[in-house]
Amino acid sequence: MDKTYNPQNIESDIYKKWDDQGYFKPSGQGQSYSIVIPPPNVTGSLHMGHAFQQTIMDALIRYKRMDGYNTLWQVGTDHAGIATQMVVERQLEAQNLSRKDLGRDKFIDKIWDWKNHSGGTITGQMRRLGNSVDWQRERFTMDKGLSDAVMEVFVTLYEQDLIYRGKRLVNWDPKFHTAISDLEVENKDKKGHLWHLRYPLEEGVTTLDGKDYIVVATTRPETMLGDTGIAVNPNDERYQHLIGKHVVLPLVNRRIPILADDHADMEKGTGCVKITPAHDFNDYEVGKRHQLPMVSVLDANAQILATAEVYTFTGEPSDAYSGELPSEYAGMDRFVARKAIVAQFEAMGMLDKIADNDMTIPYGDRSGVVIEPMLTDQWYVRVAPLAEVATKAVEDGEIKFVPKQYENMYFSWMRDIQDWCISRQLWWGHRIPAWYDQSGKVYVGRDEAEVRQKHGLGEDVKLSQDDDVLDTWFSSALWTFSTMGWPEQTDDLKTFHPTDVLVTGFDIIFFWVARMIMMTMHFLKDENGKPQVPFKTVYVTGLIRDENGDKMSKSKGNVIDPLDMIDGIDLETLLNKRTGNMMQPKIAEGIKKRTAKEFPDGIEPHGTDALRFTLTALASTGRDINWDMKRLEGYRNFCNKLWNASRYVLMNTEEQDCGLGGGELELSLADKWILGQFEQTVKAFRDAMDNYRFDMAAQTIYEFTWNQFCDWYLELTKPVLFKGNEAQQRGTRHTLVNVLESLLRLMHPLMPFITETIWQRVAPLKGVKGDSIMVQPFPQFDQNKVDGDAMSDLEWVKQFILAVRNIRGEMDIAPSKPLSVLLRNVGETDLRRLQENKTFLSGLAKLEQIDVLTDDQSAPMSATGLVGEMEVLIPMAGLIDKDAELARIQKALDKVTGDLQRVAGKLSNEKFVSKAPEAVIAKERDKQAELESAKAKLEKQKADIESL
RNA sequence: GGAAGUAUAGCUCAGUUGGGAGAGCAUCGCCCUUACAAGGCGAGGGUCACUGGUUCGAGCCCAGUUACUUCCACCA
Repeated sequence: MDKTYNPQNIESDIYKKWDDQGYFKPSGQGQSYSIVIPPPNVTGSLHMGHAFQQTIMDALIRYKRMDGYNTLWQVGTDHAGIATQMVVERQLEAQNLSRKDLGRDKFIDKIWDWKNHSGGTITGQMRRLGNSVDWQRERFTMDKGLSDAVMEVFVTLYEQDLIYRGKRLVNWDPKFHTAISDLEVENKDKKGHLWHLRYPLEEGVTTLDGKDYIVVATTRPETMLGDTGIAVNPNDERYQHLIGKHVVLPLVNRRIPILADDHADMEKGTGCVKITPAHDFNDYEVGKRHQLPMVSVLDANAQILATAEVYTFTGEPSDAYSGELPSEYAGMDRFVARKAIVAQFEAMGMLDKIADNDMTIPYGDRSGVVIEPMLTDQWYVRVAPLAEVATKAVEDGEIKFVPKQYENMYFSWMRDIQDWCISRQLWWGHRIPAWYDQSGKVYVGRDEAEVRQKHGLGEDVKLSQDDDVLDTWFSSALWTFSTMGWPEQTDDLKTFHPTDVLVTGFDIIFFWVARMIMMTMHFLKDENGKPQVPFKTVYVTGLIRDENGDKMSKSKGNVIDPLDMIDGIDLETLLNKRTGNMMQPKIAEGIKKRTAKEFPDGIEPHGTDALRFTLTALASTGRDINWDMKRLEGYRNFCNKLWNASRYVLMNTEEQDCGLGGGELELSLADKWILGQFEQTVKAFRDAMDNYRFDMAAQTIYEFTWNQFCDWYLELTKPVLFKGNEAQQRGTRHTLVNVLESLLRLMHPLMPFITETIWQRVAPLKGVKGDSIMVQPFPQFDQNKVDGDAMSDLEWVKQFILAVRNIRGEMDIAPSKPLSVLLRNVGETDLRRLQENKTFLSGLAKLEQIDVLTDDQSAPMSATGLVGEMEVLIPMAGLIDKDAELARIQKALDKVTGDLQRVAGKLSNEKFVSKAPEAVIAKERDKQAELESAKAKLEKQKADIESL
């Protein structure tokens, strides 16, 4: 083995071997355990968040697989409608082409090309992370099977009247020319203005103060072209007499009513609100209440129409108004029109005033442009009935969220859930299975033939399919069961559904988790006809942020590619990667600066195992993670530590008698101790994993490996291996191999590559046959292997050694300098432990002589340490400075005195003694006795030295 | 406006029925001791955000305050 851990050398071939051997497939044996991966965007690449979640999933799956479960980790990718279409459109743009130039079919072909070309990126990354997913079951949301499932669900919901089509006000994205759901809208706080506009009253009507106009306040003057009413509060005395009267809408000369509605707030603006049902969600509701016509004045680009479209309040075309608009605004962008219209009002002397206004503006989360409420025909899922069942499942504990507080978030959203707009005016996605005849009548079916047959439509009836596609999340909502072959009743569904745990980020609880629960429970039933949940537990991870706690994003240039953590990257390549496609050179410059400052020498390779271990160790519940390179380095060092510890074990065991041949085995105290320690580690690790406390699982392993196994046990084996007799050596070699082999199995779920590599060499020494660690049994806790006496005896040995080391350290005595020690106040147990462990003591504390003082023997002037009641004396002559030792004693004395004061204070408090539990009081008494004894000894030592 | 989360060592964070304030990194001292300098040994460092309450006892429970973060809603 190399002297230094070198991850590149070991990771490359291992994954392929595992996959080739079929170890990732379900074993077909044992209780089933399944996880579906949240499907990443097929054309995307993995970021740290993916690596984080997938590491957790893989750790769980490997743990359960080794523990005898029939495990399935279902893998696949998502077609990610908008995101993917956007990328390909941008490529076309570079060639001065638009998707319309290509036409629908050709454009979709192009996307498939791109998918086939770039689709391997993400799966390649997943392989590098060591994910033990079953690649043979890999699915894509637009596969035939999954598309059939989508179709089936759509048609069924339509037949159940849970899907409907209607002209509603939707969030329109003027850049992508599509409707988006409420969830895809991102609200941002902006400074804006409130324009006060004068609307003339109809003839013969005046305000209370005699004006022939009223003033409305609006943040969106350009939509006034679509006003169909003015609302005032029914209790507003200023305007009572105007209710039922009309104003004449400036610029378009439309006569529109003044009406009473609670929506109008007397405190806000002027108390008069213009109502534009076709371009504002509140106004839409007001319009419906008062049956106002809706006048749509914007086109798909959010530019002013030449002629407005007029609808009744139910969305039917209407001739209530002419639709005629001032020609000068036609084709004008909404924001340009805003200025123009304000200017026009001003010119007419009808602009009352402009006030500053803090407001929240809706943006498309993908496009980044301001969303426009628009009247369009869209498809909706009526979610209320589905939500009811889905809410109950969480209330009843059928589905548990970890951490639990996310259940509140889920409930609050589900409680007033809005119908889900599922149609998108995109080309990339599942086309809506609806056809229209020439009169516009809609028919829904699995395909055109079915529609014709079902509705008796002959060949003479021309049908055209709906142009729209479904929201990406519609197909992802079916993921747990569509990937397992539904609507067929497959064995996989029987075996692996419901899945056990879903590992995902809180940001998609509404987008995905909630909708999965709704859809799955509606379509899947268990053998008793009871709705089946998609998963029993939702483990919600935090977000991985950059070192400053900022969200990682391409535009900020702080994204970290997990592969760069694994393989390393030089600065120049990293800079190019982060700024490669930047449009704005200014931003790129800033990113370059920050990146160069953060990684002046690029990034060193750390290996997959170090990355995985870091992510695991950081996975404490309900908290975002600020990425810290230092942590990664630390855990890379941990890998190196394990590597070198293993080298030590192999050096001392390979080609030597480890007891396989059956010779006599004598276990040392250290052997017994480490075996017991290991058992306790197994218990702690399993508990942590079973409770999704991955941070604690990692911590447990780290602590055992470094602080127990390496720092103590390996050192304790040296005296035996170098000086022990044959049976002792055999016993220790046996234990070394035994513990290391078991430890590797324990660590494997977190660090698959390094453990496999080392295991291949260690397993034969233990007589274990098997091709791979990943299909070996997972360690089980066995209380019988914990030897209580050995644990306390070795604790004494450690205390002894620490006492000597402390004096060495504080007195700057070189570790290489052999020392003689005297022991005073040696009890019976001390004496036994001393006799049994002299080699350990002299070996680890580097002692050349240990003598026990009898009561009548006096000691030379010494530095002293305490091991319980026993005193360890190191004669000072020629070694130790008097003042230094006095200072050291004083420090110890101060600490003991302080502790003692606290304990004594407690015990002298009558209330404590009378009210605290017996056990607590006893513990304090013991502590007091110990401290008093220690204090007395320290004081005597101090006096002795002072008297010198 | 409603709700949730967070606040502990210089930094990043653990601390699960209330009874010893901890880890890693960083810092300081000594050491190339035959697994490991990506190391070993030793040491220093905290008014647990603030105020009050419950309790014999509070980092932990309760009430309030402040700061930061997030989600939802509203915004003429």
